[in-house]
Amino acid sequence: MGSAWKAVADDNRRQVLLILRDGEKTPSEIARHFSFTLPALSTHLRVLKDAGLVGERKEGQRKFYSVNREGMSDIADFLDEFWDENLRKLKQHAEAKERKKNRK
Amino acid sequence: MGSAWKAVADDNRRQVLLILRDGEKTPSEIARHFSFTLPALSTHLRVLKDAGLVGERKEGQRKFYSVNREGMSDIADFLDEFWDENLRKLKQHAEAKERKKNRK
DNA sequence: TCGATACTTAATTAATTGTTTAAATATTTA
DNA sequence: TAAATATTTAAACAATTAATTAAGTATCGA
Repeated sequence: MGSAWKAVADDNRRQVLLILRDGEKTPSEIARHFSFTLPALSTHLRVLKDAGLVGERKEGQRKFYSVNREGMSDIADFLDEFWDENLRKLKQHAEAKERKKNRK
Repeated sequence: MGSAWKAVADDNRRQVLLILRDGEKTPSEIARHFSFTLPALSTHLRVLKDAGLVGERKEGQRKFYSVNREGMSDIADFLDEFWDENLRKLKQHAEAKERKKNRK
């Protein structure tokens, strides 16, 4: 599993995610939005999938890719650390509680 | 100006931001948390600054770095694109359910 | 002024990344 | 079965990146 951070660091990959936002699409459909080749897109999709940011579904010879929003949770969590001190404390408290529970 | 996305793609640089979260610190203070050298940290700080993610303040021979939360707005905005969409889909789902109920 | 301290810049190197073209795999259709 | 379509994998290459050691700049204190 690759990191979501590295996956979204690339401009083209973020663009892919935005394109998929409205619904699943095949590689060739996605590739129309870009100037690079299909194999290049294929590797981008692989990176996004390894990062858990997209899912795939095969239907015959075509493959449909879709956004996996849960894959963005690491990024969202990081931002939350800076969003609000109170939120951060609440979260720490919840996590401490969780650890306590798991220790039982 | 470098991109905030590339700046935060690096594990060490994200760690630097977390270290600075509680208040400004000098390079040597920050460097204590890492195993790499001070020059390496210096270049990380430069990348973070070029991305607008940290600010610096010079005081004598020391330099104080601090988090610049506004620098994270690009990243937050991107995530919002998917958050809103999620809300929309939830709403659509609820509406579909409602229609189903009314059909009975 | 001299030496220590704090930090940055430069030169070098190894590793990673994004791209291309060509070949491979899988599925559909004639 | 053969040709066409959709996608991925492989090989090669240029560009970028993160690290190290060594040298440079600026400030402080004896």
